[in-house]
Amino acid sequence: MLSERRLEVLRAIVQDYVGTEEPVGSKALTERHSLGVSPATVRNDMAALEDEGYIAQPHTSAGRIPTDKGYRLFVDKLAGVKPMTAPERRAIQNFLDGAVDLDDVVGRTVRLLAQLTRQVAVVQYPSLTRSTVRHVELLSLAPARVMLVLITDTGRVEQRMVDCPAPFGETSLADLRARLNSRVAGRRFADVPQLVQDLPEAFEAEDRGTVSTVLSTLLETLVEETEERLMIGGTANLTRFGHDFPLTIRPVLEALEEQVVLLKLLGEASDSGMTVRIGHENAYEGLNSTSVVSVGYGSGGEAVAKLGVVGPTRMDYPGTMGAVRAVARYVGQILAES
Amino acid sequence: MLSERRLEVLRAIVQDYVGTEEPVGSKALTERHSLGVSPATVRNDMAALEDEGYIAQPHTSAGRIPTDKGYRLFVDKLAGVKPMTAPERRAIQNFLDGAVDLDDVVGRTVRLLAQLTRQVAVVQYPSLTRSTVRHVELLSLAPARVMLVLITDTGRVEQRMVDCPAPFGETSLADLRARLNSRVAGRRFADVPQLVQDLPEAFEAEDRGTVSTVLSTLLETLVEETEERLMIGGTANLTRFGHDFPLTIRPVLEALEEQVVLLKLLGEASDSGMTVRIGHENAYEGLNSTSVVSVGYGSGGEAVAKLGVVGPTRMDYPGTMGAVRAVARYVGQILAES
DNA sequence: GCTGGCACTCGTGCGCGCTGAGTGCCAAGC
DNA sequence: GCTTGGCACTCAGCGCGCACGAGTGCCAGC
Repeated sequence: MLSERRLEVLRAIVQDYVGTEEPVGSKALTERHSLGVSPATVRNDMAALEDEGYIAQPHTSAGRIPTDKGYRLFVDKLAGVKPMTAPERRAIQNFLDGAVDLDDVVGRTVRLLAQLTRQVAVVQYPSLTRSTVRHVELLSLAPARVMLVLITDTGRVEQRMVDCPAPFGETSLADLRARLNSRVAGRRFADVPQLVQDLPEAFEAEDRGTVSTVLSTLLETLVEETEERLMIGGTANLTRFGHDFPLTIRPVLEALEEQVVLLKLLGEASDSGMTVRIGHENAYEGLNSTSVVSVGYGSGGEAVAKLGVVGPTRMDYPGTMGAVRAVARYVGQILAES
Repeated sequence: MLSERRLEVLRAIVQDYVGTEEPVGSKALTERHSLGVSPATVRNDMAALEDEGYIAQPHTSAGRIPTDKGYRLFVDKLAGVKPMTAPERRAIQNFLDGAVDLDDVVGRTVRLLAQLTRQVAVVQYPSLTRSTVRHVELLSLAPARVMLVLITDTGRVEQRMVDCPAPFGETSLADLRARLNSRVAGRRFADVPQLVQDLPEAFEAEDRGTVSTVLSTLLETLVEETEERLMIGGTANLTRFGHDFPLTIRPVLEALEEQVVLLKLLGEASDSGMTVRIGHENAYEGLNSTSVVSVGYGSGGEAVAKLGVVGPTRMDYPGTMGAVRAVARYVGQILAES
């Protein structure tokens, strides 16, 4: 186990390195933090920390920088979450309050998060899986063509075209619309398949084919759209990275374009609390020199989707975590209201 | 007026510079192109081209690089549009054919364009302004709450909540729905305001307030959504720029995040033909070292939106223009079919 | 166990000279 | 009059050597 002072040294190293972006040496450390010991002592502690793998030297005779393991310890034991100040909280609320629809909420959230953390922000659209159906609408566009519109309680709207095997009259359509809504309105997505299972039986033989087609399109929509969308922003902040950056920034931009990668990334994070993935803890190789801070958010108490930021491992963890948590909280509120 | 050969020299300079990314000198030019004259002659021509402002030297005793004006001349007079090969055309069609809805079409288009040109792709969603109404749907969510869903011929769906001044019965709602659709279905957006103007008069006094509210929300949607959305992709290609790049890439990423800037950019371009904006011709400062190649696309013969790519001024104009044109053509087809 | 001292390492910055691609100009040739 | 070969000149880039200094590990003494 590391002594109290060594932990303190680690904390000081992380803080200084995050601030200066330069390897930090023993002398500089004692000057900037009142550790109460001499540089020589700090050197010994540093040697110990290095043996344990918490810090490393880029080359002999340079200062130390934290390793992923070092950041891990820092985040777990040494750093709290820095709460937002009152004016910051007000600003967040003001900024989010003007949103008119779901797209707007997500868009504003991304911009806000990117601005607050000065990093790349990722916001997942509220998931359909955990949502409930508000309404299903069927529109006849042509005798054998129906448009299916699904409206969720999170304000999301999905539409699909259905080509019917046989012409489908307006009355049958109205009938189906009414029956469908009475069964699924207010219900969770997961429950829908069961609830509509026997619906074709209530119809005339000639209409059953069409009803089945419509229903299977509906179920498809539910499944397909579980494959969720997300929005990213603040990519310009990547330029603040190192000065080495073609190599650093490239794979990150590539990862950000692959929604699949990002969704997987968010998916792996814990559903409830805040998750911090540091450097190599990220499964995707391109993100091995970045950290991802994410948290679930949702209307009501329950998380329906996640949001977070992607930044260099050398980031201000307490501040970033504070911002992420605060934004998630307010977005949840906004969604609950609408 | 420049002599034939000088134009040829300019063309050679542009081609070589685009290929090598290095200033091109007189000797190298004569070696790589059979101009039929000696380096000394080329030097004289280069001096003339420089006097006219078509090329410049980064520093004394270096080769020449084209200026914005040089690229302009190249694009206008010297370069054609390089048509796609048959396999490329097939690949484009295959790639776009699998799309299931509008989002998917736009998403695929962006990825395709980014891949083909190896640059940043920008695709505007088909505009509502020039579209026609396919259907308007009204759903009663609560006694005094109506959801308005607007479906366009381009497959776009917009929804708005309407808080009614008074409770609104199902029969009135059905009535309004029917009247509304019979008037506006198939009509152009621009014509809608006139067409619904006198609609409240057809209703009982108690419902008129609500009808007016619904109608004004509809009109708002038409106007608001003229403010269009777009999708971008291929930002990772920015890393292929120069080696100087923090300075180059930063403002470009910032510009790409500002949808307003991009929309303005596309908006300035010609509605019909292909537009190429080179370097400083772009009004937005951050894009002064990039060129934008854009073109309108649409279902039917008519352009309803634009798409294009953003890349370094030093780009392969004929190839890029060919790819942009081909993609626009196929997207138009896809939209027309759906 | 902490501290000051000391020798050592090594990345960084600076100055220097060389090299070579490229230029402008000029006088001669077609 | 345009084209050409020749020639002197320029200058970015590269490699080299050197001094500087921040930082380290180790050790003897408190």
